[in-house]
Amino acid sequence: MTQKSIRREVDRQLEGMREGAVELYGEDELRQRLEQALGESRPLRVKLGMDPSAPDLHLGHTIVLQKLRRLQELGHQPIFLVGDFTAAIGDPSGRNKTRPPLAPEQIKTNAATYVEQVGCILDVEHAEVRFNSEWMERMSSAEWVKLCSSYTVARLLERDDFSKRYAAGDAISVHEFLYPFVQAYDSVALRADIEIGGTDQTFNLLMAREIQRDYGQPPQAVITHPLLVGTDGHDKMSKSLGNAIGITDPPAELYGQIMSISDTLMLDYFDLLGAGEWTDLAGDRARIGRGQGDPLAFKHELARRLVARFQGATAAAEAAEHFQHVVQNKGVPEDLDETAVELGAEAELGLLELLEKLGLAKSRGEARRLVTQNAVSIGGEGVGDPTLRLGPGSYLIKVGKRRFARVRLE
RNA sequence: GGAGAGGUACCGAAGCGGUCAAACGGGGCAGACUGUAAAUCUGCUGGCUAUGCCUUCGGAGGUUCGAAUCCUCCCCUCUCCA
Repeated sequence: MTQKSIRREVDRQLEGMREGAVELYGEDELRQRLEQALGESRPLRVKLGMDPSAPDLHLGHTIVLQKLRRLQELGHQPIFLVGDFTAAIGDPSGRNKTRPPLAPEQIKTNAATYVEQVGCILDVEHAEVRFNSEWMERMSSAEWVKLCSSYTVARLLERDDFSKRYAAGDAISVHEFLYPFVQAYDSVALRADIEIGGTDQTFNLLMAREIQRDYGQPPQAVITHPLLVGTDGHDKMSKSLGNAIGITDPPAELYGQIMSISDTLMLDYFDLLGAGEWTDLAGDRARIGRGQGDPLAFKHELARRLVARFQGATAAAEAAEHFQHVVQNKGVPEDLDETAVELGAEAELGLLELLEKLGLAKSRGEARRLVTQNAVSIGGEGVGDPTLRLGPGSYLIKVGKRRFARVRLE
């Protein structure tokens, strides 16, 4: 490559790296490093770390994963780092309280599903998948002390979440201070050239630059991305806040969840999850942003494409059909399996007990509440009597708008 | 080490000897309205073999006919001082 074509390629790459990003830190150094790497036909090492703090990935995770894939497509070496060690500390980022520690087995099983699920976005065959316990578990106390000596308490307290908690008089455990050190050291261990993450990670990501310098490495460039807001419409998507949409949820569920977000949120989701890729929808998006167009149709399209992205076109088509049939036309799902329930000597079963047995209610108290509030129907007939008892036979039970069960009592 | 303030249901927060399964707000669920939107309004929101019973107000004991409320010890958090 000539000097000139390298320059052009560097510009093209930087543009790709900035796509969808909020901020790119260390751009000048990155430019130099890119030039050099391209000259030597050597890929840059791009780190993305995630703590296996929940069993499933959600839509929010996919923003940075897509970005990692994008960088992979630009010819760089993606490194997916599973923070199995950091998960045991608990990332204090954006938190207003200490995270409860995770059991080691839980971390292990979560890590396994993460790697598997990442595979539906990233080409994991050609990615480097690492676990930070690999180096953290071997770190000696002396090394720990050395690592911690390279940053000051005052600077840690500059962090918004820490300073807020400190000012509010809330507890901050010392181990929470350790978290950014480990994340930073990961970059040293992996010799990262670039690290990507959400804006909530800004502090951790930038701290890595300083730690890398301390360890005699050139500091990584940092690319931050917007956070996806959860289904509640205001907090960032997170499993522990209960506002997450999991990418491995059953397709109908995934589709339904996307359909029930607000219109405002829908635009947000489109911008963050699809804008770069689904340019054919840009016109529709703009119209809806101006209060024109058909938001429902657009949402259907968004839901369909997202389900297709994670679970394939067939699943997406089925989910769309299911939604139309069951939800929009208030139909009954066709693929409903019949559960057989044995009647005892009594030859009948209380409705409340049945609802609980079928998992349609968490307790009988909840079942009672649902029945008295007219949320339950049997074979299309509303029932309001919590003392109802059912004899042998087949029943189609519906609870709320979307929960169904077909039972045979025998 | 010293002084003080606290720990209440999913979360925040009242209650400070009986009428407390515990006000109020948020969240959640359901109903109405809709585009299964959003917003709004209404109801419910510990469990059960259910006009009663069981478990719950940091933990363990104790006082009392009776405790979330009083006493003792313990654990945890915060603030100020050293």
